[in-house]
Amino acid sequence: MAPPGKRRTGRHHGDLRRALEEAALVLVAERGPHGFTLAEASRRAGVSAAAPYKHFADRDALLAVLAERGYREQRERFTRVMARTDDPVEQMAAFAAAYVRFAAEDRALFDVTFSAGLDKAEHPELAAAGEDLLVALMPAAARLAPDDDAAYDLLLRVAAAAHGIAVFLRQGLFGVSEEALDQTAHRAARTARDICAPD
Amino acid sequence: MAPPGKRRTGRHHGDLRRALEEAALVLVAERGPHGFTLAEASRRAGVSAAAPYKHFADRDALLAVLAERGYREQRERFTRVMARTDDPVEQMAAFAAAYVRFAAEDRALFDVTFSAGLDKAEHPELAAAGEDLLVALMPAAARLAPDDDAAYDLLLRVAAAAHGIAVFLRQGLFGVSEEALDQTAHRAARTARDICAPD
DNA sequence: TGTACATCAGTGAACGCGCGTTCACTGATGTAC
DNA sequence: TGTACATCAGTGAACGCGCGTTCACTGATGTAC
Repeated sequence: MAPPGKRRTGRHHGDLRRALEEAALVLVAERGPHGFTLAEASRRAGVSAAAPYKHFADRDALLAVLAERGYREQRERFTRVMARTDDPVEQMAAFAAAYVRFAAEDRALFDVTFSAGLDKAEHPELAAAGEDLLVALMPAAARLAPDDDAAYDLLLRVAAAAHGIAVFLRQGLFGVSEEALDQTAHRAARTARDICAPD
Repeated sequence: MAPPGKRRTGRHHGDLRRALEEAALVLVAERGPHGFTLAEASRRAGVSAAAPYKHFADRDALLAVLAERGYREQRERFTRVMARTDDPVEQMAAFAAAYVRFAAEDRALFDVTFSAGLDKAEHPELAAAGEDLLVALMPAAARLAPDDDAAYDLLLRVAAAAHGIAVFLRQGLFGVSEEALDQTAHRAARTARDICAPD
């Protein structure tokens, strides 16, 4: 077997699997998850349309791999920024801001986690990655609520607020632009504080 | 010409235009805006695949008509519930709750306004309907803010929070279910109050 | 009331397209001797 | 170090599919006389 990601000798590609994932990511960024096709991804990877089937079961399998990466990347980003403070309110604010930044800076991964329309029952690894993300966020919310239900409610409302702003940003609605990304991220943080600490 | 929506004599349909719109709406509710096809809508309206072109320029034109209906329906609903109180904070809360209810009760119209991916530059009536909706919402926000910029920021944040919860509801995320619609609508209202009146 | 006529809503066949997926294949690769 | 061989990543042709859209058409309709 060729050393992963290095050789590209003659007939064999070298690391087609990764190349397809990257091409798919660019494609999703350009056209959204629904605009992604295996055929076009193959073309961009410089490979025949049948080649992907040596690495993925079908179209959805490739999409599912990207979505899983999306969840794992989110967890990493969010836990990182939340670790920078001990104040649980500020942790939630940091999460909300990072959420908006992620949507702007990693559009494809963001879109694929939310609009790919994958059946989670058919992609257990995907469901697991989503669950892991949720678990990573709960402690901060738990410190702000008397019980688990209230914590869940709090987290849901903060995540929803951040998600809404992220979607508006991505769709250019309300004149929310990526140029004013700092301002938009701050807006999300402000809403998070309003929700967590209504004085 | 046949009286609109009545006769269905022999060859002529009677009110195919409306019938196609309704079929399209059901289709969007079932499969989302991306899953909508003119061919399937024609089939459901009991008509050949070429028939729609007597009433709509192309596929997107039909989608745009639905999206416009979506914006107008939203404006009507939101202004109605907001008129029930004079307290601007409660008006914003009512808007947020109604937003969530709309997403649950009128799924197709909700989806089509946000995920159809229509170019607004190519559908001016659509852009106008969206603008009308925004204009209807501004006064309440204006009463809660010192200037126009702050009002816009407030409205944006409340709308985003409601949108996020609506999306979670529609996608079944965070265990947000349509069964607990009242509770979910209340959540949106609560967030709106947190944003508008952080005491 | 009856008849001739223009209109135009819906037909059905056809087009080109890009898609997902399969299949038998081939030839570069790494390995065993 | 050299040679024979099994493996398997990528090929290219082919399939069936459903789509959007066009076109010349037809026959029910409303209207003018």
